[in-house]
Amino acid sequence: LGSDSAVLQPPHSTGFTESSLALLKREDGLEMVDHKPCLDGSDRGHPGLYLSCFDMLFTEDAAWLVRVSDSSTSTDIGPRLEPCQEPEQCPVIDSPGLGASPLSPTLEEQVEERSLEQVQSLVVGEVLKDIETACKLLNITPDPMEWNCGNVQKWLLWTEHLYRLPQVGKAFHDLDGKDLCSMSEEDFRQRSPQCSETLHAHLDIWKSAAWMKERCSGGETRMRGTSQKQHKLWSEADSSCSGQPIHLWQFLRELLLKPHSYGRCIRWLNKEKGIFKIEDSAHVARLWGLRKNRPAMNYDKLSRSIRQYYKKGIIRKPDVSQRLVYQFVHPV
DNA sequence: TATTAGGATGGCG
DNA sequence: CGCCATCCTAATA
Repeated sequence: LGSDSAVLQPPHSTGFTESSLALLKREDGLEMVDHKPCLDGSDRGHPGLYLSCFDMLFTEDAAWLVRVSDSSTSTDIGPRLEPCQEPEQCPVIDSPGLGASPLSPTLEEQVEERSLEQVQSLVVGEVLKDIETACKLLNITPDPMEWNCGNVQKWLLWTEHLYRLPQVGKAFHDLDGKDLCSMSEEDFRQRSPQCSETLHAHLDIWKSAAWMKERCSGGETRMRGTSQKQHKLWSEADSSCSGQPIHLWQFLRELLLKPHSYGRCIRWLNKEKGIFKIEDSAHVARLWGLRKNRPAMNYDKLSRSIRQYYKKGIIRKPDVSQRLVYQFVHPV
């Protein structure tokens, strides 16, 4: 990935606050750190790393991110000859039975997985800080669901200022936080054609932040006394929060939350209804085995565990049953 | 041939 | 005991 400038200059907005951008601009340094643990001597670039970092912040609705990634890595969007640049996304080595080769990428995957999480937690920490700053400044809570109409207006004003958007507050004057959160991007578009994308994406960041914060503080009180460390909060909120072993359904949610990294092997068919499709069963199983330290994991066994969820009411088959398609009973 | 459904069993925290 | 991981049979696409 030679032309990183495209990543730093989204088409129509800066996309992030100064501090977030500053972090982005340090990407050379991060690259070095990132490759340090890579012992196999392969020095190839790492397309998608920085974009992947934001998968947990942006949903697939954040079109500009996707667009940037497509244009900057235009060589590998062809579905046919996708070069094996990111082993975790390479489906070629998925011979389930007697493959002799899949051993080498496994270690690499773990290393990349880990360094990716490190970068993620860094970025996420910055974003969290920005949100906290904004909350203090505006005297609002971080959770958009708790906002009243006045809070919504303040947030809009702040966001307009941040992204240098035209003032569109009037179009949202009758909405409180709950209303705002329930709006799709299309709803946003109806009220503000020019700013819908940015507003919706930015609100998504806040929603994600509130969601993760709630999950962490609600689940475990151990960390409460030392509430000073945010990166801990975020980097572990989605996976190993509260030290409990991760559940399969949580793991699947994690993958679905990072479409840029895992969209090729698992993706939402209908996010609102919680319907998702496993596009590459062997790949997902391999990732699950990686996480649980079960090298012999395969889709046969993974799917058996998913089926255990039927009785528990966590995951079910959608009304129109399709192969490799499941549905969360309780969508977020 | 891959996927699906679900029974049986055993390991582990 | 809950949550898989593993193995297995039978049915289905």
